[in-house]
Amino acid sequence: MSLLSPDFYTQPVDEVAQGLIGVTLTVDGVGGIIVETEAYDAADPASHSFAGRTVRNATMFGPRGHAYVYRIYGLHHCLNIVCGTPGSAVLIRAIEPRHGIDSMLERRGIARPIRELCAGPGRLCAALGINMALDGASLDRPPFLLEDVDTVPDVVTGPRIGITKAADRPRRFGLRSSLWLSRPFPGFN
DNA sequence: GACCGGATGTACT
DNA sequence: GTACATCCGGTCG
Repeated sequence: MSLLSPDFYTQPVDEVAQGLIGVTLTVDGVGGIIVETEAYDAADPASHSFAGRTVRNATMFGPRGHAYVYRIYGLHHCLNIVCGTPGSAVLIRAIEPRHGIDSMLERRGIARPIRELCAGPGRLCAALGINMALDGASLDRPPFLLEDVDTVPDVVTGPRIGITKAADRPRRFGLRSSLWLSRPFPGFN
């Protein structure tokens, strides 16, 4: 299904998470290919939306295709794309750097493109300059740009990372054998 | 009004 | 592998 279709985000959140693998995401022209995602929804004990709508997670219950950005551990930011079912969203965990690499390196304070440049939700938000100012912004409009893929990527699945509740549910998706994952997929990479 | 703890990253041992 | 930085919404009192 094309990203340009309004129905893309109305699919089950796990399918959206899988479908976003291989898609190019940029912020003001800086970004790359999404290689790792995770799915969350309101029925999921690990999800911010599990306890219902609050001030913090209100964006998760807002329009689909918008960005849910939050601060984690007081230091970092994480980017999600809100899906059609209220309280569901896809966490973007890693991208393969392709565009504006100089800007990413400068924001990250590192000298050359290494595997860790955008590997992890906090790292990719830092590299792309994503912060709370973008919470609620539409992915269909600048500074965001999503570009569809024409090939079908080879997607692998595994348990999610960094959560304590429902940690065993296989709701993490990745591009098989990508060098740019935040962590390997056991049995695949 | 106090306290808790997290969808993390980095530095260091 | 472990320590620790640093924020704020949620929860309970």
